Amino acid sequence: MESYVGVKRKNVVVGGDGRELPVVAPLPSPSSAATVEFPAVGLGYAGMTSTKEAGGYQERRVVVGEMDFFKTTEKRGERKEPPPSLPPATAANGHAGASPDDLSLNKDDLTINMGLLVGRRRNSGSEESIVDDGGFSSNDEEHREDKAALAVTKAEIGRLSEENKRLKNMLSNVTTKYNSLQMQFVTLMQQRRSVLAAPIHQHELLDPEKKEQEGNQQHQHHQQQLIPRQFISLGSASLQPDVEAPHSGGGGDICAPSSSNPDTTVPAMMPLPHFDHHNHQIHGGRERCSSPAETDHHRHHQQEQQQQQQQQLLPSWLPTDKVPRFLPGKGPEPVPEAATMRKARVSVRARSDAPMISDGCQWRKYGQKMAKGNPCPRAYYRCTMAAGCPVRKQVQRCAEDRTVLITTYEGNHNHPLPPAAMAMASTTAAAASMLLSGSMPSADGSLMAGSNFLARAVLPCSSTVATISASAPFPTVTLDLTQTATPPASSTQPPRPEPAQLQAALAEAARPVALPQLFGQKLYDQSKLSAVQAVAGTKGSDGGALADTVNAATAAIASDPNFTAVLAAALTSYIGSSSGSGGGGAGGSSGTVQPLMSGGGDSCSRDDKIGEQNS
DNA sequence: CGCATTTGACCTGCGC
DNA sequence: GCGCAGGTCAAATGCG
Repeated sequence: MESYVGVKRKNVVVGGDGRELPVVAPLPSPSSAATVEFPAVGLGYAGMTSTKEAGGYQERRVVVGEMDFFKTTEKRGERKEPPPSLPPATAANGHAGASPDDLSLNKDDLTINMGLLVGRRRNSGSEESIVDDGGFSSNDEEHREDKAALAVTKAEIGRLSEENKRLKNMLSNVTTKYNSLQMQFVTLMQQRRSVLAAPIHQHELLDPEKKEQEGNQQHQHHQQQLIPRQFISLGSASLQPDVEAPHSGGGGDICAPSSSNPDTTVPAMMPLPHFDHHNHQIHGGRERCSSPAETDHHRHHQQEQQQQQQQQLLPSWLPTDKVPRFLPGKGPEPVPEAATMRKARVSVRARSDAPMISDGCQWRKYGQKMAKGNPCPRAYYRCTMAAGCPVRKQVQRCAEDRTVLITTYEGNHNHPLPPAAMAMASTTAAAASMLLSGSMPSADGSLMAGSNFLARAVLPCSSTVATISASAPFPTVTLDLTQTATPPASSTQPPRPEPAQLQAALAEAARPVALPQLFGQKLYDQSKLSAVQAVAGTKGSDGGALADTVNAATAAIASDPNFTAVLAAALTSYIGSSSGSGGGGAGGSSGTVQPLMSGGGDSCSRDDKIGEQNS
């Protein structure tokens, strides 16, 4: 933006003498913006601002120019009839000093016109009339030429502004669609990995299909496995095509192609968390993580269940009485996605004096309750950036350390988000996807059912602890930004890295919505989670085997791209908000988070998820 | 006057 | 069935 303004001013100033300016002026804006750290944002904001400023400036210039022009004409009219070289029509058109030929040139090629015009004028013998005017010098002629150039430049700027807007919209659309496709792809890749990790189960499970396709290529086989499940998982809505379309616009159904609503941008829409497959089985309305045997058993009946679900409009795992209350649109809005989406949460713990951390979204408080065991009330917020956005968040201070603010996000936005909010939205979406899409290895299914705490990973560079809690009914990823993780013994990293360093280190990983690298399975994990530590912190006393299981599960989780995305996105969001200016100021969330890299052992035990994980 | 917040009531799920 | 706790609603209230 700044650079653009600078360019503009420079161009305008240069335009005073008038030659290279007209064509050059508007063009640098996109290119310069493209060099900004956030291309899309920079482009958008720069475009808007520059357009505005350019417009204002142009107006000023044009007004002055017109005034000068008419004054010149008047002057000429008062003194004598217009010179023969300047037909009245030409003067009336506001292109003073331009012959009809020049006009045509103006329309065709401004730059050439300007140059030719100036050169010809200066060398032309037809300058007699102007010279005859006495007061009409070559300066006046140049002045008029400048005005003509300005007029054309204005038109050009206007055209480019329009084009800029159009491109911006296109970029937004493409980005959003790309994001949603990416997340779907991540889910698919995860499923594929899980399939590869447990080929026996899959083969048993998909035996009927396999028999039909035994001779086919293996990837086709996987597609047969994955694609149907993906469709199933993504949609409870997709089970009902007639309901899906209207929902795609407002219900956050990212899976639905935007073709049904081409105008609606769906940038921040993330894949909705989904149950039903893999290791998460729901019984009697409650989420449950079944053992592998149970999983196989249920998979055998998956198709039957799907058919039943189709008939029931709501998934079997979803208590029908629970749905309407949660969804904003109690009427025609289909509910399964939002209802299942509600299951997954991302909790961020950070130190903040403000009542709410700044995450770039607009929130409206709709309730407050005193939670048990915590003298601090818990506030309930819902996203108000778009009508019907299902995202909720809870804000509560830690009971034992009032300076720790626990923010729990739930759901996925169904509307475009400001950049400052993208990270958090991506976090919730990725976390939800990770938790619910079956990235958990099946081996830990039983563990998840019986353990409150599943896994804990540490980002040593940031002293951030990410906890995955699969406890029912809300699988939760907790990003504890208040804890000091024990750094690896060999770690040479400074204990308190600068936020900028963290930002840089996470810049690549913090692209959960634009993560082509993540799809390269070799790239996503180790480089970012250089030392992911699996901590077998369980409530139970059956340490050995259970701990091994937890370690294995944690390793699998930590190598999950979604997990990486969750950590990176949340950290990026956190760092961005903690750095002060990043918050964007959207909404009432003006809190500043204090980056806390110290205070080991200040983790307050909580009543929900990670209370006793630090074993 | 419109919007956001507050706050008590209500609903729901779950454990006993 | 009852009580508790979490979550949500909606009228009342405050504020710009």
